[in-house]
Amino acid sequence: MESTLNDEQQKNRTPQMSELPTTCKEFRQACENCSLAKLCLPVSLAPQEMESLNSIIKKRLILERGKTLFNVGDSFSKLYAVHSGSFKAIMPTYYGKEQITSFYLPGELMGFDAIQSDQHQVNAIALETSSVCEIPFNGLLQLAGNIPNLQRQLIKIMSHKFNPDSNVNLNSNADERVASLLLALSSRFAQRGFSAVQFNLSMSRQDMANYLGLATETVSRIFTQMQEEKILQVNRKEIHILDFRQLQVRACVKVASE
Amino acid sequence: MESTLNDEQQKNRTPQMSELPTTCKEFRQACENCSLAKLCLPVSLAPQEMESLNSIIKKRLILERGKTLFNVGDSFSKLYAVHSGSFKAIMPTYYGKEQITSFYLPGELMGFDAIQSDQHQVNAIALETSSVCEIPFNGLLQLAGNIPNLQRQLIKIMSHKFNPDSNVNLNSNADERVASLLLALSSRFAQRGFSAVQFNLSMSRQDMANYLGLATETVSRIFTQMQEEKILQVNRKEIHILDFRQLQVRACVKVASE
DNA sequence: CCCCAAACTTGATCTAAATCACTACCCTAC
DNA sequence: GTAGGGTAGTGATTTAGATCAAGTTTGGGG
Repeated sequence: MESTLNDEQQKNRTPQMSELPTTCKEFRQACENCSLAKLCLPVSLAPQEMESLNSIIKKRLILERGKTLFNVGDSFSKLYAVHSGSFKAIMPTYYGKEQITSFYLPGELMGFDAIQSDQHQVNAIALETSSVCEIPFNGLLQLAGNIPNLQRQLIKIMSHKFNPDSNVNLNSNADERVASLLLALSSRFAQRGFSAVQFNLSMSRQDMANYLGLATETVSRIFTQMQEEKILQVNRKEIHILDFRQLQVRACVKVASE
Repeated sequence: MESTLNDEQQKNRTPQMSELPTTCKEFRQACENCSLAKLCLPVSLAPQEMESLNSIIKKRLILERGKTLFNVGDSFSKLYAVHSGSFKAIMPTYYGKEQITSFYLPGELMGFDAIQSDQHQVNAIALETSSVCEIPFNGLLQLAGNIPNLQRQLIKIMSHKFNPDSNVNLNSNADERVASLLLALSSRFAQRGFSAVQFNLSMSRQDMANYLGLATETVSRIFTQMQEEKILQVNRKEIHILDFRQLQVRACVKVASE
């Protein structure tokens, strides 16, 4: 109901967007037209339900590489759905012992960390030029109370984090960790309609290493090692998985041979 | 030496467990009479809402030490609230490289891992004689749709897992990890009305080590080292935190001095 | 087009923690 | 009680991966 009005509001009120060549169309895109709808919150919503959801999702923000979407301590009121690009969530500590806790791809929701205390617990930083949809949390909850499918989907999305293999296994060694991360990314790219065996990493080696609890040099070495073993072909950010099965073996099972 | 608190602890813990031949009373205990209500799902529910929640929570199960509540692959239909005792969630892998992903104390909910796929992703094993309340998931969702406070509480509970410091920091070393675990347990005991500086661990050194991604010997050594430094007093499962501040320093900041 | 800084790779060395090996200390059951 | 298995503590040794120290590639800006 408030589609047009909203667009105008956006245009007038959000300064950071004006610097980018954003079209009205870009801001207008509704959930029902979004190719990510089947991954994101709108899963299995009826058209008019989709419309309700769409009505509370007002803004589309665009961030350049390195820009922060929110910081530790920022007060919480919205979740953010990645529309394009990617993000990292990073928990800073004294001494630079910061820890990257997640990477986010299109269709994934950020901000759950803040529900507990109403303050964000991590910094969310764009890994490349990216856009996000703002989802007011209170509105979402209210809507979820009326739309069982939406409630279920929200809870399902949150339950991802409870799946052991969406977290790094602390009892795995370096190559298992790298292999697991590559497989996890592969499957997430595949879900989004991209190739499962060939993709570009948006994060640096350092980001990967930090996420996995390794040194960047170690990640680098494992990449070259896996290249020598014809499991991967790596060219900077470009990953080509040559032997998927073997990568799976590396990721979890680590066959007896040796 | 440890006067009232320990007695309370005893009182709260042991009696319920010894009632192995479950009485009607035991099964009947309603949420409104449960001392854990303020931690568990019933937070901030009105009496009649509490009543509705109570009406779907049917069974109380009792498990002895080492018994499993559910296993990987078990089909999902219920969440479980720990009523007394404690549990570990463990993801088994080939080669015994299993990973303990969580410990659960009274008032905490288990089973979220299974929402995604309708199958449990971990084994839940009692660390001591323990009891749980079964909460049918579909019933809970339905109720949550009608009771905003319940919905909010469910989502708040799930959001715990997104808090970076409810997970082990991968870029921390052995003593930081042990210190963090002790502080986390301390705070959870305190929430439950027990002492924050003196408590009994229900898990073995091996469980702790596995959870933290360390060797049991390392955990053992760190305990003795922290004893020598007068930070802790450890007697098998019995922990006494002597220098809380110093333990916090160990856990996250690791001050320059030394 | 070249320069420079950042990102990445590679090799040499070091070290925190794993592993191995053994002793000590509970509990629980005869 | 005491026998015996499981759990914990401690020392000696090894090792995976960190750290240190160069190179090398790359891409963006002047």
